[in-house]
Amino acid sequence: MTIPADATRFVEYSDQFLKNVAVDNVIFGYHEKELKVLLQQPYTLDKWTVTGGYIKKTESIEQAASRIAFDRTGLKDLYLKQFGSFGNPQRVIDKGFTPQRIKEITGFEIPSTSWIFDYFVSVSFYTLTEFSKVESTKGELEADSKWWPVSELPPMMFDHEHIINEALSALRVHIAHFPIGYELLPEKFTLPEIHSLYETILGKSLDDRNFTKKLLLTKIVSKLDETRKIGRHRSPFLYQFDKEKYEEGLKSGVALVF
Amino acid sequence: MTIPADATRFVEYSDQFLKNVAVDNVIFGYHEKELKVLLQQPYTLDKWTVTGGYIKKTESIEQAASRIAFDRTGLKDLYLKQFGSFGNPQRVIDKGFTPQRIKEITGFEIPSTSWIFDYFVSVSFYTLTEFSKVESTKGELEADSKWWPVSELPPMMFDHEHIINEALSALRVHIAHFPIGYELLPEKFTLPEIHSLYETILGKSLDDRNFTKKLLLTKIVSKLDETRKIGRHRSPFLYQFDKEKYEEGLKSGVALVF
DNA sequence: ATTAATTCCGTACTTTTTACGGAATTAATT
DNA sequence: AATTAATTCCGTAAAAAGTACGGAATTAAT
Repeated sequence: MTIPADATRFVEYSDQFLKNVAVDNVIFGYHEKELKVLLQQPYTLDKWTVTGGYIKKTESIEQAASRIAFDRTGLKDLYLKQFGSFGNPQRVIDKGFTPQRIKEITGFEIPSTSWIFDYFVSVSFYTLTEFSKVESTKGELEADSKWWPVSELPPMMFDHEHIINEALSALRVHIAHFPIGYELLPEKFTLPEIHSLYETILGKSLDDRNFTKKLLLTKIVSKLDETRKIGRHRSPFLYQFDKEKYEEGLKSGVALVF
Repeated sequence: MTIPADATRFVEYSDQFLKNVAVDNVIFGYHEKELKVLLQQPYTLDKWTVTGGYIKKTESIEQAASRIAFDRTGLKDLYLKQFGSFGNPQRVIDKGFTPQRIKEITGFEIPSTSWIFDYFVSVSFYTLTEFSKVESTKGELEADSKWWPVSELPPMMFDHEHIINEALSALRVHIAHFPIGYELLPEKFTLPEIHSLYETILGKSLDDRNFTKKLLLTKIVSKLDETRKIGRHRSPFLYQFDKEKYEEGLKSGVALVF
């Protein structure tokens, strides 16, 4: 987040936060072959923002990212990956906050030399979750908070569209080297399901036979004896993640290049 | 940089800088099969730091990184790559700055609630240069500024050793996808020279025949008719970078995996 | 029994990666 | 002029990884 959506309240409590630096989380949600991103709309602006917040003086940037993600999703233990930081003087323009505007809205008088009118460096993280798990909750000073398809974003504040694109690039690089899916698929899932997951995230189609071959080679999933009856066609076998191999893959990496 | 080496002067001029966020540059230098890193030692501390500085309100973080690198190396147009940001409350401990200490040294009285005593988020970049090109200049309040072998670092402030290790990891990933060497080798160079460059940066030996094969496949270097007589053995042919292919590689990437 | 939708086994081919053998060149020395 | 030591670098063979498809098997509705 670049500009405090809740600037006036922020000024009251500002002592607990670092100045001129904040965290932005690009929260991706996957559900039934769709990739979405959770965005908020502040009252003060007709544009949308990624999920941001300030950093407490007593917490690390990773802890801040985690807390901020929890506040909007209700989820703990999200895997948050830092992918870049963004900062330039243009970020401060068109923010919807000027001393006059704040006085109009809240009655507070903030001197125009206050650091809240200087630009904020955004330290940015992304995460990926099953979006039906999320209880999206908006902040007090936000008009709305909702999921948007990554391919059809609304008008975004500042460079937030750029930040989302960078997050998606980083995610796509990431899944070539580390396993994903544990938080996104049911405990038992079919090959077509995990196949669609990879296709959706990568934004391209993958040969089903070669996909299966490479996936099974990593040993991170194992085949069960059960099948799932889902229509007038062959019933797909169920698979599940091999927790041990999966954890090892998260640590040491697993090549899974498509 | 996490803690202002020149805190008192900083307080005077602080209005031009962002608060609680700063840039650190890990400046790698290559010369004759050695990889070094440029470090500074503040007077106030017996530990060493990577090359850091503050961000002006009027400049982007990339511009800040560039300016800070220029101030210590005299080099413009360095390729500075952002590889991560670091921030946690531990960064503020053992920094060598307390209100008492500053008063002792400078006579200034700074309230202990000032933001300069809160932690700084470090937005970190690395760069790589031929180190004989660098005119290392120390800042006014630094005791010393010099090159250290990456494998034999002195005691470092905070997490700066960690930052250097992360920079080196990022550099090693980077050179698998983008060409390097243009700023590090003479205009005309031999295969063994560029071979050593890659071995040094990657910290492992590479089969010379396979190295050559892959390198030539990318077409970023081209063979000249000249050789260089350098001893009682076969004279190696000279090569030079194909500027066009090299530039294209910088933009679009060139796989060069060892 | 037929049909449509889907799953998934298997194979052939191409490209990339890895591992080495050994010949060629240079200049000092014998 | 032959020998020697140091180094450069050409080339090949085998293994591994990646790519492209054909077509058979299964399910349930008709």
